[in-house]
Amino acid sequence: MRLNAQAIRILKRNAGLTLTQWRVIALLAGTDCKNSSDIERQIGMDKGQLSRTIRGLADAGYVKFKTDAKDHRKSNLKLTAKTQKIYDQTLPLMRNRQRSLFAHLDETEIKAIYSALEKLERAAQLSEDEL
Amino acid sequence: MRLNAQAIRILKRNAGLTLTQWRVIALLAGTDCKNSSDIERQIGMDKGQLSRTIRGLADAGYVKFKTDAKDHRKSNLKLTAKTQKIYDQTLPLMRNRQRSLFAHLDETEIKAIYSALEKLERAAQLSEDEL
DNA sequence: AGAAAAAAGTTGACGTATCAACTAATTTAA
DNA sequence: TTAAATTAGTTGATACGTCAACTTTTTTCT
Repeated sequence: MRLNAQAIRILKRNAGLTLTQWRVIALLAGTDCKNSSDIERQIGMDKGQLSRTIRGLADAGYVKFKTDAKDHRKSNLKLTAKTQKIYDQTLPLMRNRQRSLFAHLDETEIKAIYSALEKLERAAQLSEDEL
Repeated sequence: MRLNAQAIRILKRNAGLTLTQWRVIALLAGTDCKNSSDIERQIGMDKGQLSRTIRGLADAGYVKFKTDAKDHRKSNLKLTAKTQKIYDQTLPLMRNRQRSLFAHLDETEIKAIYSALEKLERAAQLSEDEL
């Protein structure tokens, strides 16, 4: 979407990250998500794309893998120090952008959007199930 | 988006078309769009993707090219007979889906969505321009 | 008329979204 | 406890969205 254009630019210029990479990093930094499945559950991202994104981050030295000791299917992820730094520097920029976007909407509009989108999702789900 | 999942399925099953192909065909069938630029202006689709979509349609025998006699840069597009048929059969299915999706929303919600999305677009545009 | 600008399309590159098939490890349940 | 089902993650395929560089043809401007 065009709505993402500025976010993409901020990330590219200030952090050298793609939007997907940012989202993964933000979850690792800001929530208790530790591995791919946690992230998948948190934001419903496709696990295939997730796998590739994480590998990309690892190859570029943004995160480190460590196979879970108790469950050898899982690998726990950790941000490297440089990545934590990037995150700390970039988060405010992203928050500002978010704020300035939504600043133009009043409360009722925001609520209406969320509620309507939810309903649409549900309706889509329903008609999916009919197939 | 997940919202498109059903549309994609309908098109694939009933018409063997992708969503993009459908949109192009629908414009050629239902508006006075004649060439790539017309379509681009109508739905703001990227001209690169448009070019490839149209070539795909042509290769599969859905549309026919004819270089414009007055402007050799343009090529006018025409649906083949079979495509017109597919369109006529598929349009009602797509309309029904549209209706059943929006049936769950009341007028105010629909208006709120559109207005809010417009504002978001404008806000995004504004902050773009600041760069 | 001739140079410069703009418009129509094409092509390449990259990022994102979704689906499906697959391996390996773990959990469950007979 | 062993077979079956689940779960974690990987890999391949396809579609879609956006940006940029480029060619060819037409328009505009002087």
